[in-house]
Order: sequence, then structure tokens, then C-alpha cells
Amino acid sequence: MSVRVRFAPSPTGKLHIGNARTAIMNWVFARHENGTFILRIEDTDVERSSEESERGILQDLHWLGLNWDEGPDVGGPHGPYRQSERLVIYREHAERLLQEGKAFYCYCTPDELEERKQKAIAEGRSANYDGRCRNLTEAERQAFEAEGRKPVIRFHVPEVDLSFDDIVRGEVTFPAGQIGDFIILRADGMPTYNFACVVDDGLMQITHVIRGDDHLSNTPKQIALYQAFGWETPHFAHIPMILGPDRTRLSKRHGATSVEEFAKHGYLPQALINYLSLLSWSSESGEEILSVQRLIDEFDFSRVSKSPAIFDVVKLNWMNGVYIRQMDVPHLTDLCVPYLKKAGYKLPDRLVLEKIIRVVQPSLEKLEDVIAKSEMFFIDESEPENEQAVVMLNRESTQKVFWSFLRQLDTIGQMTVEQFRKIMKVVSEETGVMGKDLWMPVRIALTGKMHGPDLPLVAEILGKEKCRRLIKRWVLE
RNA sequence: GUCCCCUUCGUCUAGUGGUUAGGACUCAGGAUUUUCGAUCCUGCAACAGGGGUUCGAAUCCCCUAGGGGACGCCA
Repeated sequence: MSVRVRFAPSPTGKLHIGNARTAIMNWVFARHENGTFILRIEDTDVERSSEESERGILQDLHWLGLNWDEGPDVGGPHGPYRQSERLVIYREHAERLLQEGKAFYCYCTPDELEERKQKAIAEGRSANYDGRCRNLTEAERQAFEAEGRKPVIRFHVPEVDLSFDDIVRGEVTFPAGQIGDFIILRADGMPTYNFACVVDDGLMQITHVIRGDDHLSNTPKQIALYQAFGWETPHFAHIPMILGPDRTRLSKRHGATSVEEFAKHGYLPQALINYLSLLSWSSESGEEILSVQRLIDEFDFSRVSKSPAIFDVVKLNWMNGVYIRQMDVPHLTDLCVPYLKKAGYKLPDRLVLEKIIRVVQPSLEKLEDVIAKSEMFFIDESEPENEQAVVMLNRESTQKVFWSFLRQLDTIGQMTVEQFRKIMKVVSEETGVMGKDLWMPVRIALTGKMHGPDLPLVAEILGKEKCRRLIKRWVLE
């Protein structure tokens, strides 16, 4: 049977890095197996779901380069792919369990439930649902209805051990009686996660459920449901979660956590996919820079680890830099333009622009870094970045160097890398100043910075007249 | 509290009874260079603890500790 997997986000916010990793694993596995990758929107939480979130998630998925074979926007033979459009299906399936005596109406209010739960915990008993409404008589039901109570439908969980063979965890067993009768249909008729998930996965003929291991303890509930329906259970693969540096679930307070934010800062989708893939998975080759195609070719569940991984933005930065350095200049230029425009820089013609990008390319970790790294080419004059730079400019030898430099400038035509080197050589001979004492003042005058790209390259881009102006500025009359 | 899961350098990981416990990021040092970066080289740094099993355990078993997750009319 051909592999069918799904990514089922709930549209209650941005696409989170952890969810993105789950999506990537599903997608990579599907492509590796020549299977089908399905996108399903789990919007049963009316309060928190929004169309805007759904659009954002689809956009982020596209940005990552993931494509799906079936989904809300592309359709497919098992639709609809939005849970809010499948309510009759859930209703029908809940009715069926009701008729077969595998589910029951429960009239307990949230307050009553909470109170009994607290009491149970205080007395050292299980915090699970206590089965209060499991065997209501018709009269009792009528009484509750008369009170105006709206019932939920609960699934009667059989008292048996539930175990399954998780692809990454191995055999996992939950002892009988550990799972309370859980709600499958809320009072407002909306299905709950565990129910909708099973109905959909069953009907959509999902063969492998690949998801974060925070769902591990949901799995026995879902298996009980599969068994109640008489459906074959899919294979489960619970992948470890991604944690923040403090070893807790990655959240906003750990900094950027949404794909959108990473995109905004100028991370490359290939780099993000590559990095995320390496969290809890490794290539047999031991290599770390892996193209999407290699990820697909080499993916194997046996190489997925069981322990959670901490998200390390420093390593992501390094990897993103590797991808930036590998990129050809025209392409990188295209990607940098929006950032430069946003910074308000007046862009020169394409040829010069590509020269600038080529020069700063090795120093970029993220695309947004281009703003700071290329500033010197876009502003009229850069102020010395610190006191030490000012001191350098005011040295006695510096004046000699600058005078000599300006004289030599008149002897050349256009400023080029070669001409600049030649000038510096002559200046050195003329003044006797060399090394750092020679180069640093010139660098500071031209760029304001004590560090930066190879100076001849900078000078060529700046051009003869701008070099003259910038040097002249520091010459004492 | 109950149940489930996890535990190798600071971080990501390799490792499936016999290895000087390997690699990557970070960091430090060196080479190169006018500087930073990039690049190359070198180095620092780990089997959570305790019991077993075994000639031999990072690898198998048990216990403890720590961490995570579930116990929602969230997903």
C-alpha cells in the first residue's frame, strides 16, 4: 500500500518552528516513499482558529518549499480538508458509537468536573473522568435535559491494556484503566481533537502518523477509537520535541519561533529545512550540509533519535551563512535588494550592486545583515566608529599618508583594485609608513570602521572621487 | 498525585558488547591578510548516579535522580 501522511496544523497562530519540523518530516518521508502528502486544517477550536492564521501557515509552508498533494486549497479525493467543513462526518461517526453503546451522553458541567477532579487528586485517586454519566437511566437524562443542560458525547474507553509499536519509540504500553472516558463531541457539536483526528486519519486512509511526541499519550485514546470503529490503525512515529535553551517547550520568550520571523530576518528556506532536519535526525554519512534532495534520498526513521533537541540559533546562523556563501552573486543580490530598499539605501546600477554583494557575501549570516555590512557604500560619509578610530586618524603619520594618497590619486584614471594597490605601495614608499599604520587610517577614512572587507575592493566600488572626498575630509589644511 | 517517554562534550549528534568514545556548532590558539570576515590547521570539552549480567559495557537488565509530556468541552 502506498504511503499516505498528513500534516495537520491548527490555524491558531503562526507556523511554529516545531510544527514546521513535523511538516518537514512528513513531507520528506512522503517524498522518500513516493507517497502522498496531505495538508489538513484542524480548526475545531472556533475560539482560536482564524482564516488569517490558515493563510499564514499555507504561505509559510510554501516558503519552505513544501508542496502537498491533497489539501484545502488543492482539493483531493478525501476532502474536505478543513475539519470545520466535516462536522456532519464527525456527527455521524459519533452517532454510530452511541448506537453501538461505545459512547454516551454526559451532562456534567466543566465546574462539576473540575471539582471532582481536584478532590480525586487530593485523595490520591486518578484524575480521570469518573464515569458518572456512563450508565444514566432515561429518567436521569430527561431530568438533566429539563435543567437545560447541553450534553457532550464521551467515548467509553475499554478497560484493556493499549500498546502499539512506535516507529521511533518501539513498543509502548499504557496499562488498562489509565485512560478516562474522554469527550469526542462537545456540547456545541464540535468534535474534539482526538476524535476528529482519528475519524479523518481513518477516512483519509493515512498510513503513517508522524507527529511530535507530545502526542504520545494521546495515542492510546486514538487507538481505542480505531478499534471501536473496526479500522486498521496506522503506524505511529513520535518524533522528539524541540526545546528552548532552558529545556522547556520552545515558546515566544525564547525569541523568534515562527517560520515567518525567520523568513523576515533573512534565513534561507533550504538552510532552515536543513537545520531543522538535523534536530533528532542525522545522515548516515555524518555530513550536515544536505540539500533537500539528499534529505529526501537519505531519510530513514531508524536514524531518528528519541530525545528532545534544543534549538540552537547560533548553529542555525552558521548554517544559513554556509548557504549564503554557496549562493551565486546574482541570486543573492536579488534576495538582498528588499533589505537594502527597506533600509532606505539608494541603489546603484546592477553591476555595482553585484560588486557590493560579492564583497560582503562572506560576512553575512542572515540576509538582513547586508544592511549593516554594506552601509559604507550607501551613505555619503561614515563617522569613525569609536574613539580608537579617531586616534588613528589624528596620528602624525596619517597626515603624511593622506597627503601622499591624494597626490597619487591624481595620477590614475579610474579607481580599480590594481590602482588602489599601486597607490598604497607608492604611498608606503613615499612616507615610510607601512602595515597597519598605513592601511588602518585609510580604512577608517573610507569606511568609518576598523574592520571590513578587503580595502582595494571597497575602494574600487567607492570610486576615485568618493575616495578623494573621504580622505580629504581628514586632511588638516 | 497517576501514567507514558527521555538522558553521550555547553549545544546538535555518531555509536546497537571489545573504539585513544568520532564529527559539527560555539570557544581558544595558529596559519593567511592591511583589519574583520571567509578559509585551512590544532586544541578544550561528554557516556546523569548506583547496582547487576558479562572475560569485557556508552551499548543489555534493575533502581535512583533529573528533564519532558499527558491526565482540557486546546491541539
